[in-house]
Amino acid sequence: MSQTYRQQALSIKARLFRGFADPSRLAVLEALRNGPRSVGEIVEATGLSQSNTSNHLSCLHDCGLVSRMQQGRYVYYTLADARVAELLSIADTLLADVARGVYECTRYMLPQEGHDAHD
Amino acid sequence: MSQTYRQQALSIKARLFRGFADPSRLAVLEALRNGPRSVGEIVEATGLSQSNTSNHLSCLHDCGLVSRMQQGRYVYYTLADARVAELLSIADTLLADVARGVYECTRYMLPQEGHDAHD
DNA sequence: TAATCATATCATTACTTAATGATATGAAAA
DNA sequence: TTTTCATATCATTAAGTAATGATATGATTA
Repeated sequence: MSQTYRQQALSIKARLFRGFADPSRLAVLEALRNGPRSVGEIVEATGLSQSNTSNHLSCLHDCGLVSRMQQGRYVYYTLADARVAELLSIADTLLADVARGVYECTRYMLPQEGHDAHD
Repeated sequence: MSQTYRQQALSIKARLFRGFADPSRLAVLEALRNGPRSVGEIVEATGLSQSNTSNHLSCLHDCGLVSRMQQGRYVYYTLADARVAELLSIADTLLADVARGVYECTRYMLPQEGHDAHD
């Protein structure tokens, strides 16, 4: 039964990481790296649809990764915590070393994406 | 077209985080936090099936998050880089503050999981 | 070399989640 | 107070991904 708590903790932690684990959400977070942006600005910066952007923002907000602040009819979002940016930075550093490995992590990818070049 | 490179970079980065974004893989990574473990030990520590564990380990290995070392008929895995542990630690810290938010990030969850309590 | 043990692979199934299009809300401007 | 603009919500669809059970590989022991 303490096992259940452990599993719940893992689920919560996994969900935190899942905030970072999608290219679109990552694009949103990157767009916020230089300060607050309105939804419209994020839409433009990321090229995502308005609806999709808003959905991801809601999720990121519920997860506590971004914070919201309304100004007139605009809504501005920001990274909620310095550690969010820190996680992004460490990932960048780590990626510099393991990018090739990640690129080849095709276990769950469809064949049509075509990762056949091995160097 | 530089957009394409940007998108590819985002995909790779997202895939890195996806390594952390599943409770089972997180359990595997946690099991490795105190040093090398054989697959069997990981199976026991996590309670996952042998096949499932092996699949996740393959993915984590391809992604460069863990490294493998064979010894006789046992295969030992370790965290591949200190930054993997670092990411886990920062996540722990961050979670201490936002856990509630993450817990309530039920946007994409099924209703039957029952997150109706708000306190 | 036959049997056993540890790990890996594979195909299938079930589930989760991202994207889309349409619509709703709510604030400012006309 | 109607229209316009910015954002949010919702139902649906499409896609991605985790788990399972069965089987394969490859190394040790008998």
